[in-house]
Amino acid sequence: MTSSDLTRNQQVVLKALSGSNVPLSAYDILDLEQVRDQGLKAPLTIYRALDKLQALELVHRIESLNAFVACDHGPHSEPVGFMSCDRCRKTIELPVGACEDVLRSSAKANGFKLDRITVEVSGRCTDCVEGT
Amino acid sequence: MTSSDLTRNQQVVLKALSGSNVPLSAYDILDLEQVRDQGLKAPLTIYRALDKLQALELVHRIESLNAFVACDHGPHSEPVGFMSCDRCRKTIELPVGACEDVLRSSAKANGFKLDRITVEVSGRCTDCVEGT
DNA sequence: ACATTGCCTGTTATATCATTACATAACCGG
DNA sequence: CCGGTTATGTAATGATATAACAGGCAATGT
Ligand SMILES: [Zn+2]
Ligand SMILES: [Zn+2]
Ligand SMILES: [Zn+2]
Ligand SMILES: [Zn+2]
Repeated sequence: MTSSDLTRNQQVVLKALSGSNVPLSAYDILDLEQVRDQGLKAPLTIYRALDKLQALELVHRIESLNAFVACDHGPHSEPVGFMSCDRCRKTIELPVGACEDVLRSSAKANGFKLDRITVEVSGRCTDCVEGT
Repeated sequence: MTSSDLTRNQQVVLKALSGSNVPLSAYDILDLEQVRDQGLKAPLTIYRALDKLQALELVHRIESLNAFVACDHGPHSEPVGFMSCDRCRKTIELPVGACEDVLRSSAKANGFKLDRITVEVSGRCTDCVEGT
């Protein structure tokens, strides 16, 4: 399945996220003119599109923000984390393969079999590093 | 400030979390008999106690679960992450100082100044590693 | 004593995030 | 055509979290 196989709703949602420089919640997406104009008007419509896009790794969910971003790095060979500026919300992907190794052995030492990892970092981007 | 300085509400909430072997949401806490019996009956009462307990590092929030756990390791010298079993919900703390180092330099390479890190891992505990 | 301050509390309402339930349509391989 | 799967529409509800405002209560300074 490639991105050209996306349904109309999925395309609309993906485009909304791609066009944003910050993570958007499902309701943020729903409120966009470009989305409303396409006839999407119920939360479930957005969430269903997001579910599919996440499964395709075209979109990531950021747990600590309850928000979503378009993937800007194509298929991932290693797990991905996120770094968000807590002033301007700018968010970038961080490869976290190195973390995964550490975590996997740490989990193993505690008798856990690791499945999924969530790594989310907040701080300040270059533009925002000074000031409020 | 020590834990003996906690207010009544804070003590009730902390005790509820300490007595659970799985993370609890604010509403889970609110629904507990032992909590209701103490007169706590509004979500805000629970959230306020949780805020304070988190500030004291007596309680941690797990972003990916929207839930809270009592800290079982006292004051932390390094950042802490969590490993949760996605079948039985058992959750343990994982020290993530090693991850922090990796993330800090990765963030720095991208012009970010790192502040707070969230590391949450899911998988299966020993008891649950086989089966559904 | 009195006012000031800070912190905790109670109550109500509201905001924000996400899913359930059920019906309908579209698509595809027998 | 039939039966299975996937996508969609619509409405209602559930789950998580905060806003706004009033009042209590102890510590502090004068
Ligand atoms: Zn990505
Ligand atoms: Zn910024
Ligand atoms: Zn802890
Ligand atoms: Zn388990």
